[in-house]
Amino acid sequence: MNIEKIRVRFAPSPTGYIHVGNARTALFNWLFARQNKGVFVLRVEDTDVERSREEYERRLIDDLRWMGLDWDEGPDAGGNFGPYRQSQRLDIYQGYTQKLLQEGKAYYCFCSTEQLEKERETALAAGTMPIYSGRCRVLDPGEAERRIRSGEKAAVRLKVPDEGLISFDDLIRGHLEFDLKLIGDPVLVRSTGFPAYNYAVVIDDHLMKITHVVRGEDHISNTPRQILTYRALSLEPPLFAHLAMVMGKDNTRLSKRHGATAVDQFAIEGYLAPAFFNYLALLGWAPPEGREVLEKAELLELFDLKKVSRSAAIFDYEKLHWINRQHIKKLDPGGKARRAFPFLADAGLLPEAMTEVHWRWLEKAAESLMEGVDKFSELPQKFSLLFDFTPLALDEEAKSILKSESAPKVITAFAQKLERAGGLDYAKYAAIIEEIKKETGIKGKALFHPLRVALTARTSGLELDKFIPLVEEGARLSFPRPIKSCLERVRETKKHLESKAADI
RNA sequence: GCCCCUGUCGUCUAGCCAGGUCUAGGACACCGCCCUUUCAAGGCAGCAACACGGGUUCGAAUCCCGUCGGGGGCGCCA
Repeated sequence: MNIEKIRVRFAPSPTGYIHVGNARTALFNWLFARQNKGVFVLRVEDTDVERSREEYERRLIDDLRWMGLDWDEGPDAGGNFGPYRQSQRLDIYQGYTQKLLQEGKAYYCFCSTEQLEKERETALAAGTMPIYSGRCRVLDPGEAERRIRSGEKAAVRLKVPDEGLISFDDLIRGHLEFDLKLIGDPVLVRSTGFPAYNYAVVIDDHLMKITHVVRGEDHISNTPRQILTYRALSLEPPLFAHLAMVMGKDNTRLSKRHGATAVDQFAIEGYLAPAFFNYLALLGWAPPEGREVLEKAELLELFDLKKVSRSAAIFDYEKLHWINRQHIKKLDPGGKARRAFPFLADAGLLPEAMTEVHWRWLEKAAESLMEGVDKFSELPQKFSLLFDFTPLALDEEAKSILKSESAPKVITAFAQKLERAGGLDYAKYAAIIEEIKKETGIKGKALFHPLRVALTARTSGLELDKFIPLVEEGARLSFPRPIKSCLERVRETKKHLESKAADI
């Protein structure tokens, strides 16, 4: 095959939301096209009128874009080989069908669905592969033509040789062979006049000058049928590469039960698109150097379609989370704040109208609080450290810290000094800590644990020297849910300690 | 049932094609230690796999055969 310019396509059917398996197929196609300076085509396979919906096509395009993919030709992008929706190409298929019929390479099939279904069941019961009997193949073409003209409905089937072997060389799997005895005459055109999948792909891939078909392994057994169709039309088939499936944790087909599987869910839950992209590339492929956290450009350089694994991969959220954390870490403070904002605003923690000061505060807060976050949907929970302060709802560990011997001394001393100091900043805080150490002789955990509980009402969270400025600055800003200053917090804790000393 | 694909740590994988350098490498997760006023992050170490059985060979994760497991297909779905 003489390939001048590599052209690949992603050809989803708009019958539902795009899931990770398809997304990975799209990604590999894109990577392969872009690294070879080729063309990436998006083709919508909407020949299943019952299930195809326009809404799904829009969502599909949105999801693909979110992932960071783009295409040179497609229903929205145009191109010289359109239209890119199969439902708009019906007349094109018809031309080819006529040709096949005239040349005697295809024939009308008048069998009813019930009839076929019965035959299939019989075959299955007999323990053989259900193959179309070829009953209508022997019909006189003139007679068939008359029946059609008189208004009878019929499908069109391809004549498949009864004997022989058909083979092709898969880019990933190598040489594959199939026995023609086990391939029945496939339906090319349904009695509704709509082309069947196996037929439309062949014509479209040819007309769109596709050089490499990269798709899921569920299409392996379709490939011989398609090659047969290419032959009947005297066309040269493209090269094929069949990708292994993506499975769920329990090694069954990925479904909702495994967590998010539709691509838009990953956006909603707050995964970074480049991280999602990165992780998907790692499903069935490994970078040669072993460094796995990679940007798009690096992936483009390193990816190798021929090195893609032949066995199915299990989608692992743990690893996705790790990849996502690594990508979050690479973001600058502004970037972190921008990404965090929608999640925090939706949770009612941030005002819709953010001032410049708000943004600067958010940048600082995000820098500290986004560490170790798997996905942004965890952010409201993380930020509640700043926004929620309820000394009434302490857990057991916090209570026991307050009950310790040093706690009342530390908190009382801290409260007194804080009252006198007014506000608090890092320098004042450090000075106060020093004074308390000197006056009480308490230091280390005995000093910091009670302070942490007094200020945050929790036993874990940020380092206090990061926490204090955030809270103090935050207290001066207006938020839908105001942030309490350190002074307010200590006062409340103290009051709580005194009033309910017995039962904390 | 029949056909096809596939089988290395729990998971993603390197190695397999061109058999020895593999006491099987890396990453996630897990466990431990260090760092640290907590958590996290970071650093260091550890646990952990050639599905099984036969061959071929001086030698097999690598080649051959079989078994078993997993997946896909067998549609007028795509």
